[in-house]
Amino acid sequence: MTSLGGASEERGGELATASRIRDAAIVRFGRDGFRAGLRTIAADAGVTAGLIVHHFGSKDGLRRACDERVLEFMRREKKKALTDGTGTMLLAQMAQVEQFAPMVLYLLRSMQAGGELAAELIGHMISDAEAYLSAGEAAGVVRPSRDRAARTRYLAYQATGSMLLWFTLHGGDAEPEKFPALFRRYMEELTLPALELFTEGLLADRSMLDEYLMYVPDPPSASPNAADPDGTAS
Amino acid sequence: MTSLGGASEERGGELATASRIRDAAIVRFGRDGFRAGLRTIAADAGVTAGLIVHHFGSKDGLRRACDERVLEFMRREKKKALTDGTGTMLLAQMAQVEQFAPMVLYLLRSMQAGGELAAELIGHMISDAEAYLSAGEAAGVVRPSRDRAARTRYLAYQATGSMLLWFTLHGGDAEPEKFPALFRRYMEELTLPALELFTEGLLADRSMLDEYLMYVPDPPSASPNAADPDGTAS
DNA sequence: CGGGTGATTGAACAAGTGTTTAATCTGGTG
DNA sequence: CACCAGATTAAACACTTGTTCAATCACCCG
Repeated sequence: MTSLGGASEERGGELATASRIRDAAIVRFGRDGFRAGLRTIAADAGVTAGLIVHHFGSKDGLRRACDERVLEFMRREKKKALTDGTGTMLLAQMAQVEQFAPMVLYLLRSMQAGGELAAELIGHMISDAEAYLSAGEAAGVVRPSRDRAARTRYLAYQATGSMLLWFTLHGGDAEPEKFPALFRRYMEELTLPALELFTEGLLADRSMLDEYLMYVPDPPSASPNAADPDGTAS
Repeated sequence: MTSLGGASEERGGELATASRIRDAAIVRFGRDGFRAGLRTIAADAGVTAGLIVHHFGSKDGLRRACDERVLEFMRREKKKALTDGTGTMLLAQMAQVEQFAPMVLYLLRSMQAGGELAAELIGHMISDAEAYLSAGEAAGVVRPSRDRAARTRYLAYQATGSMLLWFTLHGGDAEPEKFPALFRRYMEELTLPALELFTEGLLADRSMLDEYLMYVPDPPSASPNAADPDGTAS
């Protein structure tokens, strides 16, 4: 089994049991979703169900540990590849490395299920896009928007959501070996239409936009709000 | 409880039991997801769990019946509003009608879970977009693409996926009363950035697109394939 | 009215779930 | 060595799940 461990968690060449359980859980949750049973995970890790709750308190505790691990991993990996690309690109790169594929799969399952990790992740995506778009705007390669925050959220939701849906439909089996290839294919299918849309747009004239701007003339209204993942209160 | 029944399924003013069960299941599945138990649905419909399997054979049979019902409903409703708008717009309209909101919620749950209905639905979305884009192209309001099929799929996945993700994060509670308002807010947040992107694009110059076209010079390659929901074999 | 057919129920079943508990094993410390 | 704390296990527990079964109920046809 691939070791998802970073450092300071192994002892004498073999991982500490708790970490081994957690990593097995990430793999199994990624493959089967969160309805996977404790006994299955225990068998994967070569232990008993009781031991899992001994170490993590409950199944939810185990899930929290997985969340934290994946999140920490995301942060670490983001620093390494901060220079290039949006969040989707980052995920795509990571999914190529076979060792990291389980993490990405786990992330997809989390967004499929909703919850805190998902909210935090979309928050990351949005702030990544924010930085990326701002830099591009300053450099003159990205056109300014009438409502920058809204556009940022829009783009982040589009990119993340379409990826999630695509994998929900095409990767339902979710064998982790095929996963890197799937991800590559998704990116290949995506690139041309995305680039086309981003450079040339879709509509031939401005009438629709102008009509809307006439009808609703308050784009960048209120809104600095930090409670929600994307700054939009309910 | 609101009656989701069309016609020819009621008898003497009250719905036939099987239909009542099915409709209750649609509401409950939409609210709680497919992990909802048979007994809960039975209680909602005022019957016993055993009766459900007596009528539908199994829980999966019940789900199939719900799928079929929602699909038939979609087809019927699509004919009525064929003139205007893409698939997302259609869903938005339907979600406004309180009577139809449970159906839309059920659809979202289906796409969240994957499976046949989800595949068929994204197929609808794609063929809708195909018709809509072709008409627009012929009328000169939509720019042509280097790979029309790919762009169609791309746009359908973007629209559907971002909607799905948005509701997964913001509508996790999923109280069906608040649902129409949620949907309206989603559309409001979406409209300006979408129109902007569609008419003006995102990038200021063509360099990225041209570089890509230089690097990969075979856009509309093979591909008529009907096995997959979106014409892309695995 | 008699009888049969389908609707409907309540209870039981078997399998699965997360969790608890008591016992055992193991390793380090006094 | 004695001893204790933590790791680990196997079994049991309480609960939910989908499904089955036998019995009852209601109604229509002859």
